[in-house]
Amino acid sequence: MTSETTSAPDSRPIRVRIAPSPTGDPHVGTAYIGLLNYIFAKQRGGQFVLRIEDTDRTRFVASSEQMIFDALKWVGLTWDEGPDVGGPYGPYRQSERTGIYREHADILLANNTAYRCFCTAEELESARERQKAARQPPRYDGHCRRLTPEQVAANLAANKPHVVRLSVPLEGSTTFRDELRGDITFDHTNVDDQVLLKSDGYPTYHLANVVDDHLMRITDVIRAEEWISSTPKHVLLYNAFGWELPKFWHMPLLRNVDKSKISKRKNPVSLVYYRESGYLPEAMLNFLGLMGGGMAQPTEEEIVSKHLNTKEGDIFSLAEMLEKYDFKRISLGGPVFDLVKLKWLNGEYIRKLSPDAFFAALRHTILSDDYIQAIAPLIQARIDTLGQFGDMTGFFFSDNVLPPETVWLPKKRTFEDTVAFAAEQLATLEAAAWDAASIETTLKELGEAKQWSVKENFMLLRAILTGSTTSPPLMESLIVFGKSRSLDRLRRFLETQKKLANQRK
RNA sequence: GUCCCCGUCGUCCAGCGGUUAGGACACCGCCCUUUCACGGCGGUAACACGGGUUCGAAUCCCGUCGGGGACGCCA
Repeated sequence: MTSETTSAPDSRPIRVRIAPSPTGDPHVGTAYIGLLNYIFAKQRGGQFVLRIEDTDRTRFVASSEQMIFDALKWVGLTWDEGPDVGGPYGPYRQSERTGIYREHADILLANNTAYRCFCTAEELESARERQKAARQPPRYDGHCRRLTPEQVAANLAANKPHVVRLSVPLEGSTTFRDELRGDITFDHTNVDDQVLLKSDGYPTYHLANVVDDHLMRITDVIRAEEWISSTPKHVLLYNAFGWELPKFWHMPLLRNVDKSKISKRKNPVSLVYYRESGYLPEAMLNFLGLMGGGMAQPTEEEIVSKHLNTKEGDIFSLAEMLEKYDFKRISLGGPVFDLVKLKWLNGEYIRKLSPDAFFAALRHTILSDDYIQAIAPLIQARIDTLGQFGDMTGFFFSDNVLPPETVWLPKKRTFEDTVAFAAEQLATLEAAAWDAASIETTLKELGEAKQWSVKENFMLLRAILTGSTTSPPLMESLIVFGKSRSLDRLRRFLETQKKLANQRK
């Protein structure tokens, strides 16, 4: 049995969506995929939908949704339908659609394309271990698929917690068309019986995304490449419901410098970081547009007729992207998110600003009243003339703060131990809520566990953050400076020390 | 490990069977300049490898190698 794709007829009005998950800071990848979806819709007179995929209640972060809205608006992307603006196919928050998913799971249960599974997390875990040990691909063994109706009824009567799994055909394969790559085939022996409905009653991405994309009349699914391997499950689901397939466009993944999938351990990924560090949204959007190569470079004739500088081919606005971006041009190699080039591009945008606009940009970010007002109380008692303001607050306004070893290395500690401890501080702070009490508590716990005195512990962090052993209060400084920039400073410190250590070898 | 995707300068892109393989960032040099930056000019630097197909391959096909992703009651 082989499933064939049938593409949506081109007569349907184009509708695309971006579906971020509110699990933390808004991600550059979200802006990247959002931009692409936005361009795709606008070029075709279509609609761009924002859907919040908040079905993982364990990773849910309450403040995240608003940050996602703000970040997308900051880069200049607006959506036609979404949780905040509504629309004809709402609600647009998946947590508000759980009834819909349950109904649809029932449809699959009824037509035998899904089954209930009563296996516990522990059982699954040990099965996975066994498979790994036997060098088998980790897959669900299909135990509950073979349950008799009587056994299922008994389990249900006993109120046993369970999930609903997709019943993937044992034989055959599924082929789907990727609009950028052509046909892709997966043998069903390589497609797992994916959980569709979790035991807490929430759907997994796979069910929710298929149901919502259909109900919301999405015609083109433009998402990251990491989804290719689960697309056969989605195709199977569309078929199980008897629904028409959308078109799939899998975009190459943004990469760290080492080519791995972009991640916060290796690269700043929070849009909040870029905003607070003084990147201009136009530059960010331009840079994301450069990734993947969908923009044609100007021809020689254009360069001559429009008197373009050769570098102008890399500089373009959202309006120009709308006009010229061509999805068929996208190159499939994963582009490295190169901060060096982003910085250059941002510089180009800064230089183009009128003096008034440049001043305004400063006053909206690094020199905003809010920022200075937050800093002022930290140093009021510590200066004697207003002219000394900058002496103690420079680190709040600097990008590169790299203290020498004489400043950050405690007398009784070795280089290696100290760098290792700073890495622990980073991990601890990453997980911390950003308020003084939380930061202080978690840091002290770390210090106790690792036998670092409070003084050594806090002084190290102070040195890394401020570049000095004399500074305004640490907790308050961290909070005013902001989580994303503080963590970035710590990461850059570690990176620099690692490089220096390697050079010495 | 299994499956899938990908493969042009260090990085981002151009190239679609015939080019001295082009541009941008970065780097280096020169010019401008009281400094730095900006700007201008120039330079170093790539078709992963091996087989085909072809009069001719960076371009088409196959294999190898390399990189990446997925393999969760995460998205």
